[in-house]
Amino acid sequence: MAWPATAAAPAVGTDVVLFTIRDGALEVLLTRRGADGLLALPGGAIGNAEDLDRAAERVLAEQTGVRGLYLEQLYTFGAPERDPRERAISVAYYALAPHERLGVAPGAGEWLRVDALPKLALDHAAIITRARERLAAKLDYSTIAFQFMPSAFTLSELQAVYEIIRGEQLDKRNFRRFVQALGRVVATGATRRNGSHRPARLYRLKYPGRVEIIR
Amino acid sequence: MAWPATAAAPAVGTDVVLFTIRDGALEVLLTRRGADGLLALPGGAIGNAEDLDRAAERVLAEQTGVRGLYLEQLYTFGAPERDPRERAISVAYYALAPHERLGVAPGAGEWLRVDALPKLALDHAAIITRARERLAAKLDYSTIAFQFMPSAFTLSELQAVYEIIRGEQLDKRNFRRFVQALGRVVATGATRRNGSHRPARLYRLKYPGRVEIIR
DNA sequence: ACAAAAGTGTTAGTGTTACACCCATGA
DNA sequence: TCATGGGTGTAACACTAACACTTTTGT
Repeated sequence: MAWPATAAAPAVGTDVVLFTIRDGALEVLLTRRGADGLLALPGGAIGNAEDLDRAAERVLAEQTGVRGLYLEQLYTFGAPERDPRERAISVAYYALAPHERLGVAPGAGEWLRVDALPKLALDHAAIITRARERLAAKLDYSTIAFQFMPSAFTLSELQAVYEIIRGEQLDKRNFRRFVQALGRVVATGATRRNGSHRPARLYRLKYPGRVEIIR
Repeated sequence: MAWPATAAAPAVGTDVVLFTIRDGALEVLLTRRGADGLLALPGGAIGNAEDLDRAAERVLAEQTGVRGLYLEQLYTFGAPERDPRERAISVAYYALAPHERLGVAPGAGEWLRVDALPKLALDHAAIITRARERLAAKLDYSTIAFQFMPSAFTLSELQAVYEIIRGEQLDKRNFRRFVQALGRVVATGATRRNGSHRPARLYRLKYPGRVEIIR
């Protein structure tokens, strides 16, 4: 629009909430930086001729080495006092990754359970809260949860993902009927022996990387 | 965060998609400005110490004189080439207003039907499309449509709002059952004579201004 | 009396929920 | 043989969708 230029333009950056599921809990990637020593979301400035989505993907790649994850714009945070040092506007994104895709220690990153976070930098706790809400809402009307799954997985593992995000137990038979009705997973034919009990059938996504709106 | 400062910070502004319903159609407010003479969304720069929500509300008030409308952040548009003149990032909002609240001609503003728009400035057509999608989606799981209603309205008028946004006819009896079940409208007791037929009962919102998530 | 929109119930079908036992394996 | 998680069907219930006629008014 060519808005009338302001004296001092605010700094514009992006912060990314990267979720994964590990050991039966939803975890988020945080980095330690800044003088205050608080944990913060991976983030960075938006390049001069850089698309917002691309900036978020780059920030993510720089801190995790992972590309091609499901990545979605979440919300733009711009309260004047959110960063005491300067006027900073953050276009926040959130991303989902199967735990297996996160290579060895991404260096500065630490995974923490979202339900036991310490004090975080700035308004990053609020950003994570909003991302969780969005994620939980999307479970109901999209296939977003499949983005947490590795290349082969059992239906019990998939069910666990739903249970962890929704925070409630689900009925096994009803859940399996639901998944079959979606028609987005196919049996690989292989099974996995996991302990002293019957082995589980393995499945894979019919359309990996695709998130569809359902119902 | 304190992202490393970039040489030239992008201009940050807000554009607002203001919807109303009039004459059986969804309309959007556009303003004529800029050298190219194209219609554009009401928009403006974000003040130096101004909250994003407040900036959107101010922009809206400046161009329509209306305050206190339902206003929600939509999406942030920042493709590097979206404005050929400069790097401009727009934090877009959308707002809903009953037609009655839009006083006399807001000056520079023009109301146009969303399904017959001319060529618009920049990516404003895409912004409007996204706002329509969000609005349509929210019909299903919130009481957002009530924000289009004047202080007293008939159930047929409310039904028309749903039909216009969804683009399909609804069954009168099922719709009324749906509204009664929500329990968010109350009969005023008054009726309105509108033509050579039976007068309609008038209703008002139980919680005006409140948008709730349903189901 | 007629035209026009307001107002009102019932039924079939579909989807959702609740629920319990056998299976295959390792120790 | 026992412990463990994997795998399977059915019945009640709730919700959704389809459908037609009477009422009240103005002309």
